[in-house]
Amino acid sequence: MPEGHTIHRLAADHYERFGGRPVRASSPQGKFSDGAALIDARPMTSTEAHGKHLFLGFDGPAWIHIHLGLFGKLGFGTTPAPPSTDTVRLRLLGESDYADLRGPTTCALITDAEKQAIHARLGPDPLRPGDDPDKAWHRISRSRTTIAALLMDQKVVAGVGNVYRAEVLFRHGIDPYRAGKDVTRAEWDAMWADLAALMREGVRHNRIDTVRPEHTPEAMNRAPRVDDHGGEVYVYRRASMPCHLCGTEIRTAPLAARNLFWCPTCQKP
DNA sequence: AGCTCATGGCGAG
DNA sequence: TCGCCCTGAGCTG
Repeated sequence: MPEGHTIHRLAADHYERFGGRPVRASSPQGKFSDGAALIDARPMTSTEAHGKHLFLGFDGPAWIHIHLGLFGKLGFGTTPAPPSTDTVRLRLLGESDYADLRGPTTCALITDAEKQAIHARLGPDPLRPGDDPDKAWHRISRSRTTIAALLMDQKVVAGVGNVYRAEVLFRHGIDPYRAGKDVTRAEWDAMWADLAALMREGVRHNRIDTVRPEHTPEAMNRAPRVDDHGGEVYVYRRASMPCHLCGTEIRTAPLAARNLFWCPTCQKP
């Protein structure tokens, strides 16, 4: 269950395990048999992430385009690989490592032109060096849509998901229902810089931690978070629990089919 | 065994 | 805005 940091990490992990060498490809589940057959035994030449999209590049040239969606998972292991189960969409096998892909929204073989078209419809990604926050600002600053919805729109910003959107809005004291056009330039610049820093830490540790050092469980003498997403956060999935800063109960409400979390005191309209 | 929920996104209406 | 697609864990009986 990934946000952009997971995908950038996966791009690096794939290159580390398979890069520059021939890879065996198969689709035990069968839904990607044709694509796997075309890639099989070719060298992996590069890997790349843009937002939540993963691209594995092969000699040919050709790309495997992967989007994990809400349920997709990639798992690595060392050879010998165990017999694959019937939910494995794609298995990559190298000399010493294998990778199993399950449950993705997308796993398809695409051309370089098709890859370019995907980049073109995605917004700037805080984790891609050189990506331009002004492109996002152009959309945000003229939109009546809430900032919470805009942050989830991959055409506006690529890679932010439900956890980072809730947490970055909290860290900047911004009410999630504020219209994009009412966000100031300074606020957006600060949020972009913060997202880049938080997501880089996310890549490094392979989990989402957003709590500042002075607010950690150790610093504040409270119990550490125990939750299946793993990280220390201010508001995500903390509905009805006290805000770490002011004690107000964290609120939750559906927004664009996802659960939004915020502190009504720290995030004033 | 069946339900609900989860860090997403698409197309129909 | 809704329904649908993908999987698995953690409940409930």
